[in-house]
Amino acid sequence: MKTTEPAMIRRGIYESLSAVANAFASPARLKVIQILAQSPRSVEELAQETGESVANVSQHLQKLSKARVTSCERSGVKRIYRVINPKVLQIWENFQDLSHELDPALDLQEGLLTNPSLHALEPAAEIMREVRAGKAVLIDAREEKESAATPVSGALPISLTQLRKAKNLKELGLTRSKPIFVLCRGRYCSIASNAVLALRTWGCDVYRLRESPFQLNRIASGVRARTS
Amino acid sequence: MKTTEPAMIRRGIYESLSAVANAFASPARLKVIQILAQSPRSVEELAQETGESVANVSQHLQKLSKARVTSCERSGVKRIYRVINPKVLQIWENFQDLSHELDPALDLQEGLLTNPSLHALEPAAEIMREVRAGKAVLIDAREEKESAATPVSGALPISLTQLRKAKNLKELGLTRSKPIFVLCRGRYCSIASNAVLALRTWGCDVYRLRESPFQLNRIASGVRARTS
DNA sequence: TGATTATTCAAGCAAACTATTGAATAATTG
DNA sequence: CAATTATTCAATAGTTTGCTTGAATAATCA
Repeated sequence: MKTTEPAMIRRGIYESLSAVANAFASPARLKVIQILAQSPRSVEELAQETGESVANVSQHLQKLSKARVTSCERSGVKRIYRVINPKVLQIWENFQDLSHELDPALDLQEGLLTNPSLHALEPAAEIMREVRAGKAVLIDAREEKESAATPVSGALPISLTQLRKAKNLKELGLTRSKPIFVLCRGRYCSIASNAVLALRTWGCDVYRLRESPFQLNRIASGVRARTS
Repeated sequence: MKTTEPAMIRRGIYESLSAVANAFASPARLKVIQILAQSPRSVEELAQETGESVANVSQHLQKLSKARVTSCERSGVKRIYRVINPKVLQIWENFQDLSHELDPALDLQEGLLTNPSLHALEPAAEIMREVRAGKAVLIDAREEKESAATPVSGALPISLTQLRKAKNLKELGLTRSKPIFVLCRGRYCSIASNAVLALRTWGCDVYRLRESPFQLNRIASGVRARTS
């Protein structure tokens, strides 16, 4: 059994491949990936947001980093983890898609979180086109750290916190004259839904998008390419 | 802690998502998926081709089927497993791509199996266009069962076995007048490389493709769409 | 019906994974 | 330098996997 035998080489290949898949095969790690897809974080921040212990998150991060799914850089006492490779985000989206197709229960669970009646009916590409043409307004309701780290082209960064603090629309630089769309982290995030509810109390014509910032940018660049 | 609490719902979602990822997180299961991507098989055939025991393969298949990645149908005493959902194949390809980007060692291992000097230099889309225009010939060198189950548009099904049995080119309906390209299961398969070597002994101008049948069909349909 | 074939089931064991705990490390601050 | 902060490390317990073995099942055929 030499290492140069085809069967042996193939064994090694399939082991490497499954090692990468393994990085995605834990709820805790997926939560971490989803958060890092928005903006880099320290271990402690990730622990807080995922609800896992610091040591546990640290261990998962080491697994992710070993698979090169995340990278890490020092910043004083802290270590900032991030997802560098866009293909990782792509796979993460693909996975969500596939999972929803394979397991119908996921759609129901998603519905419980985000209130589908608030979803925009037009396809995201159409909305991005309208936004680009100035016929609609797109709001990024994530916290500033995230909207700054992974901005969506054409979106105004107005966090849910800001929306709730504001006394009126004018204060936020918004008007009732155009339809408004709101984005957040993606399909399992309820920030945009809450933002829609907040804006509707002011009589806005407003809906949420389910697409993630990553997806929206891809869609937007497609729109741009087609238009140019 | 009610099930209706957002945190609880989210927990359930991430568990379902990781369960799907888990289906891909084992070398044995990936081998099975790769084979089923070519054509349906019985448990015994899969065991033989993967080099795993029948009971072991059966157990992996049950895991895959539980995740709805594979489906199963009776045929006499046998049970025929298959991959029905094209998204599964898409993810499998994406995974290979990502893994190669994350782990450079994979490229080297792939090279050991397939002899990169035999690879076609033009992009597959260009080759598919030439084939479609009748300026080049594309051969599917997989065994008949596979080329019949997942045919590649425009490809002639001439298995490596047939190629090796033949006494001359004419017998196979081939000529030296056009460049020849050979496809097989994909990047970790050496059938096409062996076919290239066989055809070169007859003086053919022949190269292999690394893309899988699934990828090639996607590329071909893109080519067709653009041309029409 | 009984024998054959293909597959699953059930039990068992070693290895790997997850999350916990408390100690160790390493950069920063007073 | 000592204290603080952020993270990792090491040891551990409880689960879950992966694979093996041998028996059980279920469809087919003589």
